[in-house]
Amino acid sequence: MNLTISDLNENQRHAVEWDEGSLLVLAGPGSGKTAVLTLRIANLISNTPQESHRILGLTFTVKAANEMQNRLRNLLGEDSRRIQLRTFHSFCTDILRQHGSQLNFRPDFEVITNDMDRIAILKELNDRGQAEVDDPESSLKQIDTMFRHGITPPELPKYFGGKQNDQCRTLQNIFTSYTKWLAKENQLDFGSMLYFTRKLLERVPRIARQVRTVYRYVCVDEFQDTNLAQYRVLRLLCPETASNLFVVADDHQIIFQWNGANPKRLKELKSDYSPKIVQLPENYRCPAKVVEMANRLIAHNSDRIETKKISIAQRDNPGNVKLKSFGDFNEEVNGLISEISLVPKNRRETCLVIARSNKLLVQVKNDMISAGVEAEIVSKSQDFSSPPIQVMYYAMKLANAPESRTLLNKLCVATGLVDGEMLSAEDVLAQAEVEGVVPLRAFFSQIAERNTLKPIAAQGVALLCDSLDYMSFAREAISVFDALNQTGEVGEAFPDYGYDKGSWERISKEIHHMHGDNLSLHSFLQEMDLSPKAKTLPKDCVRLQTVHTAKGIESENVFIIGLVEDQFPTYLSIRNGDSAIQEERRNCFVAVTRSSKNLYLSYSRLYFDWSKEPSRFLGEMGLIRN
DNA sequence: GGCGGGACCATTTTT
DNA sequence: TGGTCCCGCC
Repeated sequence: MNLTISDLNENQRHAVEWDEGSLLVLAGPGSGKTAVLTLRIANLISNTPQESHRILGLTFTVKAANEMQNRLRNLLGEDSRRIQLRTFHSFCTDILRQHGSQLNFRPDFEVITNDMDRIAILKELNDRGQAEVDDPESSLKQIDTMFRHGITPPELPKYFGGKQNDQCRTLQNIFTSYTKWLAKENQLDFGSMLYFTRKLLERVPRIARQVRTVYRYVCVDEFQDTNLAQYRVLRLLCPETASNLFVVADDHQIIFQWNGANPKRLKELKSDYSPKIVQLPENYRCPAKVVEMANRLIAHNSDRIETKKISIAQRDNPGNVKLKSFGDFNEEVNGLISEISLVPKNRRETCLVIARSNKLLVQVKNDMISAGVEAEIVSKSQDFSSPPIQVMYYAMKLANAPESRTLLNKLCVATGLVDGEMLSAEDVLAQAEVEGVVPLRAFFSQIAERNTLKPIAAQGVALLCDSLDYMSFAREAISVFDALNQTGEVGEAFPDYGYDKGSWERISKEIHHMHGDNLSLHSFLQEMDLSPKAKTLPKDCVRLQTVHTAKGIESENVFIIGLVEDQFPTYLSIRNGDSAIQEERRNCFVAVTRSSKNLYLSYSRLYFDWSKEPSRFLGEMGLIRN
């Protein structure tokens, strides 16, 4: 949907032409909210010719930031330089790169994306006697809870019944030791980026003022997903009631409560800013029948904004809603497969199967593959998993953080997986010591003696160690691995190599698009670590997604399976009571509103030998009698 | 052969 | 919170 101002309806135009002060755009599904946000930014830029006026756009996903960036480049050309479109996390790394020295961070800090590495830190702290960590996994969860809710150690007793008991003291100590470790080692994880940014802006008001002077206007996409840590940072960017804060939100799509999102946040926003409110109830995506179902469903939630308008269908789109029931889950999957088989093969990418949990999708995938229907579970991973890309990437990371023992270990393990020969980090370190060089040089000299990886060694020394020309190094490494990967005529030596190479190339391109071509190695690595490495799907492939990953996308043929009590809503939400059920209801709302044409819903009586009742949501949507 | 009790399984994952 | 199966025991 690439709208221009003349295509907008009255409500949309009102939002786009918003000038100063705070505005809350309450937008339903399919209401063109991204287009509105994009055009509003474009409009501001055209109407404020002063170069110094800059705009900050904050999103949650890299994908959303990239999409908006591309649209704005098309609309504005050169002027789009005045806009910084960032995810919350990427914005925080910007701030910490520029001003983190106040907290003893250097700009070349390393981003930790892996929980295993974080657990290793906690174990290390325990071994050194710097913190008492009996159960690193659960301590990590507690640390993340504190990060998400922006809880600082002094605030912690409040959450332990007002008392500073032993448990509370232990956690305070673990949290403090952990964050101190990060600063000392020049490392950041996702949660600490927000934590340290807030700390910095609070502790050094001069920096906060400077950031506010640069960004006169702040826009936030999908505001309903903001957790308290993010909101606190936002408050520091826009402390005044009259700040130029432009926020787009849908309170019916809060489905990340477990990550700290909360219906309360919108109420907080209203009381902190008293924003003017513009509603976009028009739904240009779903057929009228689906809009009616979704409205009936969400009416059962009490946690809504009372004045929020219900969605109004705009498409004269008959669509088709179908509900099917089966004896057990196997039959349900077979029913789904025969339904999808009706869609011609070259239209299969219009098929989106949604379930509440991955477990159901796994069986769907297996059964579809057996039936000759191409299908893939759409999921993202944070790290590269194929050894060749790991060798390339860890070498780059080691060039950035030469003393990191963790990275050297990872590099050696990945190298061993590529050519089947062990490589010991101790040997590399010993050689580095003797020759008085950094471990990365010693590493390259060791692989120079191996048959398969020899060509990488020379390139590595010249392009990484000598000149930090990391993009050339990556290109050379990939061409070596390409040759290595073709073992037979069509054979692949490394199963995930193609996927990882694809994500690598796509993400590199996006990063250079967003940040320019002369990006320093550390900034590039930081952005790369912040980008999820999604698999690229083959053509004619049915997409299988959970409700959460399907948020924000739409599809012509949507199939929702497993609509029974204990699955959707989940067993735990039923046990946890009303507010959990309301979140499940929003999950269901999100699921059905993905459909732009046909919607197929199904349930069965038996799942893995457990008998289940049809979901209450089917009744609430008026599809069955309760 | 009939019984009581335990095991089974425990969601979602923007960065 | 469920239904069912299996084991051990009397």
